Amino acid sequence: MIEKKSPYCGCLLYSANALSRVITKMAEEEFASIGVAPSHCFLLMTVHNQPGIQPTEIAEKMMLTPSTVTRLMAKMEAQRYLQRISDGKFTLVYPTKTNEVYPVILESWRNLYRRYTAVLGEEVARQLTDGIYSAAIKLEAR
Amino acid sequence: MIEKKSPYCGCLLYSANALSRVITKMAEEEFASIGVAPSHCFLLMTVHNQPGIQPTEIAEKMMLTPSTVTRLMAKMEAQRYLQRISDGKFTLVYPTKTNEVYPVILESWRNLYRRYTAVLGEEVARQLTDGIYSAAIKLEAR
DNA sequence: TTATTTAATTTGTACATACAATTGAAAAGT
DNA sequence: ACTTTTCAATTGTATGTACAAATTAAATAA
Repeated sequence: MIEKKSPYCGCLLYSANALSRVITKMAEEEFASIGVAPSHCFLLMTVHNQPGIQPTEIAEKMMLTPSTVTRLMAKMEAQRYLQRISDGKFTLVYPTKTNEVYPVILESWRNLYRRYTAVLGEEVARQLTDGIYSAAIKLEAR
Repeated sequence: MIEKKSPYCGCLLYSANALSRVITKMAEEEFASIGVAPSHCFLLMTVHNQPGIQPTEIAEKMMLTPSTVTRLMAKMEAQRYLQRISDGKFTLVYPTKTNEVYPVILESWRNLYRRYTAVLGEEVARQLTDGIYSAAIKLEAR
């Protein structure tokens, strides 16, 4: 069977972007029941696991810029999922009603994992994820 | 040496998005000299290699939605890099001044490749790219 | 102690991307 | 021949993300 391949499939930029879009779409479907987008769920998990965490640290953990974290937080605060408390030049972030949603987020997250491992195979998925992550870390350090 | 790992690094969604952002940033730096963003460069290459191609096929090759392709084309048409010609319900896309930029695009693209293979190692990069691409294809087919 | 520098956070703005709805044209059914 | 269905492309709108600039507060230097 001949696979029709993209002319760009040898390019890491192209492939990484393609995978990112596909997996993000799957995640959106999975997290849709909660009514919270995947990135916001990562934020909620982060804050839930470390109440009082500061935006800079959230940004590091999520590998996003602080400004992006500010936008994500603003949205979740508007929906009463968390609260920001000013402390001098710092901001402390606390979860509010995450006890309700947290289990649902975990469940959706597990479902997502099951879905892609069902397609890719658990071991393959694990190794791929690992390879992707370590590449991201290495390339980020430039 | 202890690696500080993200709590989410076992998640394909998280890792794929992180890599996508990092490699996209590198690409933007590399393509900055041309003044054309990476996605637009893929578009120009696609049209250059297949003059008269239609948006739907471009979308397939680039793994993007047709609406996104319309936006990308509009921008490049405004900058006189290509031209759209209506043909019934179809649209035919032709390159205009790509002869000038095409070699520069190829050069930037090669530079990008060199940069990330220098960090990751050529063989590792190749296998990673391959794994990512085939995962994207499999997951897209759902 | 006051002035300067550094650092955390937020805001203004812009961009790539997608979905849903729309337009317009070809194809198929009657 | 006319109607209905399908399909390509585009437009309106929304979202996640980032950069540069602005703000505010802490830390350091004078």
